[in-house]
Parts: sequence; structure tokens; C-alpha cells
Amino acid sequence: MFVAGGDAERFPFHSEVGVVNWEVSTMQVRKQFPFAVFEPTWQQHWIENSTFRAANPGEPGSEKPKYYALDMFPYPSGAGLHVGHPEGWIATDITSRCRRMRGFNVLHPMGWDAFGLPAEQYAVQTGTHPRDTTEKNIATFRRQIQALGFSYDWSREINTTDPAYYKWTQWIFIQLYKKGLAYVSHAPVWYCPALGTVLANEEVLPTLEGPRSERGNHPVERRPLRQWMLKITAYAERLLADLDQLDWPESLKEMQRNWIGRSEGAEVQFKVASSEVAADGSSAGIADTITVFTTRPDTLFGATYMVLSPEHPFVEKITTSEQRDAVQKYKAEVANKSDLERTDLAKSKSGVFTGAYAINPVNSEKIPIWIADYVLMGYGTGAIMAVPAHDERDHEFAIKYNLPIIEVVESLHSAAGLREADSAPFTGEGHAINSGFLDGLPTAEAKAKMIDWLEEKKLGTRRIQYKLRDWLFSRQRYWGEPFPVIWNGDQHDVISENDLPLTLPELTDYQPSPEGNAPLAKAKDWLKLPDGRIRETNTMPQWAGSCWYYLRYCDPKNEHALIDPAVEKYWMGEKGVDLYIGGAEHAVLHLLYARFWHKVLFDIGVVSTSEPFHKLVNQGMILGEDNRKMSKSWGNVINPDDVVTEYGADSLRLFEMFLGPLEQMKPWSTTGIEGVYRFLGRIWRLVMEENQEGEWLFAPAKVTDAAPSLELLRGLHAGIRKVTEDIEKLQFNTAISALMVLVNDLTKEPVRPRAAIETLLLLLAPFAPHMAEELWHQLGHDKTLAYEPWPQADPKYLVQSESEIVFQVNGKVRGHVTVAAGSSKEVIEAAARALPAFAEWTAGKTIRKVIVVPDKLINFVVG
RNA sequence: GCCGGUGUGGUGAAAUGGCAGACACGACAGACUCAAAAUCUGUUAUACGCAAGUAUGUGGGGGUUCAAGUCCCUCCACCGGCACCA
Repeated sequence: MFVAGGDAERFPFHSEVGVVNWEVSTMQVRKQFPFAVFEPTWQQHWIENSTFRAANPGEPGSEKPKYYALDMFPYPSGAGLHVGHPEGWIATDITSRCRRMRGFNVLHPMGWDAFGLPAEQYAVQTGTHPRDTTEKNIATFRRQIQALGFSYDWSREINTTDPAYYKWTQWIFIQLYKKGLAYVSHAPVWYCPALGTVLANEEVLPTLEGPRSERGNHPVERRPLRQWMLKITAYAERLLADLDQLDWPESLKEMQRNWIGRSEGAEVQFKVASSEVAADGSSAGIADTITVFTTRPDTLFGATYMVLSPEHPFVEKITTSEQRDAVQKYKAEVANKSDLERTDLAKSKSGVFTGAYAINPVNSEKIPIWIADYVLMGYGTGAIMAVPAHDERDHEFAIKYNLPIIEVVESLHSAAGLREADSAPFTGEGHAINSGFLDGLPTAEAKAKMIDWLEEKKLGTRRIQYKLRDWLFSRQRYWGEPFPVIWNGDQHDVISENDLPLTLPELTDYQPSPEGNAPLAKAKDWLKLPDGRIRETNTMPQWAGSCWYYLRYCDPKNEHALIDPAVEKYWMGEKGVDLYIGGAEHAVLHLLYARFWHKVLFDIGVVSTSEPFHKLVNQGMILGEDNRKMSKSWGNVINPDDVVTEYGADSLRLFEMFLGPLEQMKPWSTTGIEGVYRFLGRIWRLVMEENQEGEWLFAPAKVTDAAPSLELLRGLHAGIRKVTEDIEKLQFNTAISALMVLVNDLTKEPVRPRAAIETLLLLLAPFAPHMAEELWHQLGHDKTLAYEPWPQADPKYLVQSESEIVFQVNGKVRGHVTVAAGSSKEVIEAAARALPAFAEWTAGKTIRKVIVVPDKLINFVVG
């Protein structure tokens, strides 16, 4: 899922050898601490000792409370990482390391979302099997990620292209199929000739050049093709309602709400009066019924015409002979229009009269039926009742074609009659006028009463409508999960769960056919079963594997089930994933799809919660130093490997977190990273010194076993509290600044108390784990600090014995006065009145009011 | 157009309605050095002032409050999302 946008393949990270020779040699002289030695050493130590292995139920360690910190797993592209990728991963790693020290059993895994188009396109060009490309890229990504010192449990690494993994992706599809949530459709779908595949609505973006593929920005077009659909619309209500219980950014929840697009309203049935009969004045001769959806049933008295989508099946049936040519011509025009033209808001409305009339059920008025492309076949019933007085689109259309406008809602504020006929329509709520039995009712009541009336007369019904469409789930590609489906003529069925996984056949030619046949159709032996039936040749979209990967981490090796129920209860119980951090670009795709699958799995008893991700945070994008999005074309991409070589992984981790609030977009800064690098150097030199040969050695003379001073202890415990609270709130930038304050205090001491240094290292460990481990080791500890108890702030060092009170006159600071902490208002006022500044600023004035905030300030209001 | 977010020094940014600018970057000055780098120390919102100090200052305007970056109204700019969804 998580492709670094559009970047072309390139050879992974060879720093330009030779070009920067001079720089490199001087840089090596300048290294403030030997990170290049101890960082790889500790990374190896953690892996060899399985330091971060999380305990599953039944294993020692599982008696602890669990914490599940999840990263969005990457698509391993050929371009390798850039510094934006690890931002969220660093954040969850800090949280994970801190939680471990606080006694939690932490699940913090990483894996690969490795199906996808780039490897397949590379295969089309070079014939290299996507599996080989994928393996190579994964090796690169793994090496880069491990160089950053993340505390992943690598025994749980997963890969969506592994048959042992996608066996269960296929298994979930079978469950969807059996529940009737997977079906075949022949409706027109978005097809991308350049990519040789169909795309989901969500993967198509409207652009100035017309609709384009989200990936690669290629033109796309509508084609009627046989496709697999998933009935996500069946879950629309639950997907919407359950958002309320999630601790997600409000903006993201709002995006999902808008995407689901729930509207309450009514369906109303209009009888069609044939125009032939109408021509001779008779109102008999009912031909048919057209159903419309409206959110404003209260305006039914104002419906002066009706509009069908040009694709509406009734159009042929109702069009009169006189209008047939015009209607045919208009339909042809619309069909030839690009979707850009059709959805361009700037263009004026167009449409054609069908010659037919409908009867407004509420007043038996005959109203003309038009077709117009501003009514979409894909929403509601593909037909509307037009109320030009109270809808902007209907109003514009009515003005253009000179259709009647009847006002039926009066604004509560403006008097009736002031509105000119061609001014903007009133679309708000008010009370009903010109509406018979609704007159005088406020909009909400009028809606309810009209619906009751329609239901009673069997002319309509209450209806909830969603914008959400079903999920187009098939792709004409090779490098994806094959569908576990077999066709017998027009009949389809799923294969037995016992025959999973259905693996991909080997191919030599990965090119899709121009007419939209999938590459798998070329695997003749695979395609045809002995009994003559054939396999489905489509594959699943890349979203499939990422829909449920967080479950597989819990039980990655289980051959008998997607996840063991006891394991599921332990890791996913109550709140599911405790913390999920990733980019906002997945707001409606991955996060909606995954929620949908999770609810299906909940319904069939595989998982025990209805929502997968309890708390979700979007990290902000890291921009280039020029404040532009990092991209090869701007030449502003920063490669983490270069940063690690120059400053070390700890510096990179610390800097990305120090840059600013996690959620905010922020530019990279090369000088900024030197700041945190120097900070780490200062910590290093608190206990280490360099000898004549340039070797760093532990300096016992710098460390004392004597107790820290009271002042130092106060600073230390204030620091403990601040760092602990800030990590909990994911405010890593201020946590780091608290660490800096602490280090500045310690630097000033000629000899540092060991206890204070050790506390500092424990607080530092989540942020800069390599240095913390190394110095912890230098101080004589022989075990990793990853499970040392997290320092506790002692309240007795947090209370101050004295408070400095701000002295204000009329809200302006005029001095300070120190009193004993907890002093009464009277004591503070007396102390303030004793200040020389008091006489100076209140001389000749009357004191009208005195405001005292204990331990904070005193304000004299004078005049 | 609608929805959401952001706006604070030269820069990245701090700030339960209670001393705006913590912590860093950069800049300037000093120490160390033959010299430089690194390191250490100090200064650094703006204006006036030798200084003590005074005034001004959190996108613009208005309001609530003893007190507003913070709360309310309104406008502007930028970023993200949606966009003929009836």
C-alpha cells in the first residue's frame, strides 16, 4: 500500500564514491562519538539475543499487560527509503521502547506489502520475475530499516506475497463470497490502458486533464467489463457509526464520513402520464412509475419538473416520438463527453425534454420530465424531482430552460416576496409555504409529516442513501493474489479451503492484453482444470494484503488458522491495536477497507472487536530543505543512509522527532540535525574521554557515587515527569527539549552523580537507543537497558518551597516577589505592597480591585 | 462552493485563560589555538535609550475578562480533503 509516490526505479543507495572524498575524511576527523562502531554492534546484539521478541499467550512474559504499536508497512520499492518514511516508525518505536520499560509486553512488528505494480512493470520490461525484484528490494529495505535501530520483533516479519500469507487473504475472500459480499458485476468500470487494468473509484483522481490514475497519472476511461465487487455498502451504516468510538484525528474521521456520505430523506413515486394522452387533455393513461430520492420531501409542492439521468433505463420507454431525435442526440453527446466535461462545475447545465409528463403525487400537477447530465445514474435512483426554488442546480436549470419556479420554503429571517426570481435560491431551513397541509411547519417537521403522508398513501417511503459505492476488487494483473474462484460457463464457485493457497503460475510474458485480459490467461496449464472448468484470471488489488496484516503479526506462523482465537483475544482484545501511526494519504482507502474486513471477520467470529485500530495518528510529511515535497525531480531527496553515515541513526531518530509536532508537515534541515548530533556528543562526553590515540574511554573521574544535590534532583525529577508525560502524548519534540535541559544542567557539574547519569540514559533510551545502551554498558551494566524499569518522578522533588509571585498593576508586570509556597492571599498582598515598585505604580491612584492567584501572581487594578 | 487544519522572532518551534518566545538552528562576541575546525562561555523579538528602563508585539479587525497566542464574532492568507451525491 505504501508506495513512495511515483518515484521511478533506481539503483539503491550507492553514495557517490570518490566525489566527496575530502568531505568524508574531514567528517571522520570531526566525529564526536564513535556511532559507526557501537550502533551496528547494538543492532546485532538485539537481533542475536532476540531482545525484542514479544511473548504470545502461554509464553513467559505474556502475564504482562499487552501493548500493540503498529506501523504502516511499506511497499518495498526499488528506490529504497527516504527520510519521510521512518518518521512514523520512529514515533512508534519510542512509544514501544518506553512501554517495555514500563512493564508492558509490546507487540511491535514490521513486514512487507510486496504485491504491486512497479515490480510487475519491471518484469514486463526486463522479464525479471517480480518475485526476484521483490526479494531484492525487501533485502534493501530490511537492511535500511535495521540500520535505524527499531525494536521490531523480527520473528514476526510478514510478506503479503508469501503463499503462506496470501493463503489467508484468499481464505478471507472465500468467507466474503460465502456471505454474499463478493459478487460479479458487468457495470462500466474505470479502465487504465497504460496500466492495463481496471481501477477502483478511489484510485481515480479528477484532474485538469480529465480523470487520471492515482498511480502514474495516466488517463483512464469507462469500460463495461466483468469484475468482482465487494459489498462494502452493506456495512456503510456500521462503518459510519463506529467512527465515533475511535481515537482518530477528527479530520480523518470527517473524511471517512464524507466518503460514506450518508443522507436521510425519502423515496417518492411519481406516476408517468403518457404525452399522447396528455396532448388531448386527458389525465388518464398511466404508463409507469418513476422513483426519485430526495433529502427535502418537504419541498414536494415545489417540484415543478423531473430530471432523469441520460442513462436511466426509463428514458427509452417514456420519450415521445416528437422528442426522440433530440433525446437520442443528447444521449450521444453525453456518451462522448469526457467525464471532465460532464463534471465541470463551471459549465452551464444542459438537458432535453423527453416529451413525457409525470404527476406530482401531492397535488396531481402534471410536470415535464427532462433528461440532463447533472443527474448521475450512480447515485440514488438516477432520477430527481426538481425544486428550482430551493436547489441551486435545479434553479440554474430552470432559469436556462424557462421552467416554473414555485417557492415553498420561507426563510425565518427574510420576508416573503423579497427574493427575485433569478437570484440565488434559498436552500436553508425555514417554514413551509404554498404547501397545503404543510403550511407553516418548520422544515424538520414538514419533512417528517410529508414522509408520513407518503407512506400512508403508499407513494413513498423513508430512505437513507449513501455515496459509498461497492468496492471494485479485481485487477488484470499478474503480481497479486489469485482469486480462489472457478468458472463453469457463467457459473462461478470458490475452491475448497483445503486447496489453499492457490499459488501464482510461472509466466515468461507478463504483458496484459490490450482488450483487458489478465496475464494469468496466458498460463494455459494453470488456467484449465482437467474437467474443463477454468480459473478466474483476475488478481486482487494491492489493498487486499494490507486489509488484515495487523492480525497476522499476532500469530504469523499459524498454519491452521488466520489467527489463533486465544492469541487474538490477547493482542487484539478490547481496543485492538493500541497505537497505529501512518500517513494521511490512507484516510479513505486502506483504513476504510481494513475496517470493513475487520467487521466481516468480527461477524464470523474470527476477531473479538468490531474495530481494528483504536488510536490512530497521522504523521506529517517531511518536506525538502527548500520547503517543497521531497522528490527526485526537485533534487531535494534526503537518503537516510547518508544521514546515518554522517551523523548516526540516533541523530536521525532524535532529529526527526525534534523537528516539530509529529502530526505537522515540516521541512528537513541539515544544520538542524547538527544540533541534535552535538547534543548527543555532549551526553557522550559526560562520561567518556578521548585519549592521545583518539580512542574513547570511560572516564571514572567524571562520575561520582555521591548523592546528587537537591537542585540537581529537582531538575532530574521535573525532567522525568516531563519526558514521561510527553512520550505518552506523542509530543516528542518537547520531551527531547526536556532532555536537553537536563543535559545542560549536568554539563555544568564538573563531576556527575552516577545515579543522575543512569536516570538520564534510561530516559534517553527510547529516543537514542544505541548511545543509551553503549553508555549504560560503559557504566558497568552487562544487561540491555531495554527492560530496566522506567524512572519514576518523586513528588517530593517536584514541590517548590518558595514561589516567585508575578506582581502586576492593571495586568502589566511591574515586578516579582518571592514568598513561601502556599502562602495565603493576605501574605502575598502584604509582600506585594512592600515592594518599592508598588508605591511607584500606585502613587496617587485608587486601588479598585486585587486579584491573587496563589503561587502565581497578584494583580492590582487601579484607576 | 463545502468540510477540516494552520498562521508566534532571521529559522524549526514552546506556552492547564496568569511573566510570550522554553529547547534548538543561525548570527554576533569572548575563551582555548601559531591558526583553523571542534569544544566551552555569553548575547540575540522590535523600537527608543549609554544604561536602568519604557513602549510595542502571537495573520487583520472587533468582543468577553482584572488578565487573551489561548475563549467568542468577523475577515484574510496558506495547506489538506470533497465537489452537480439531489
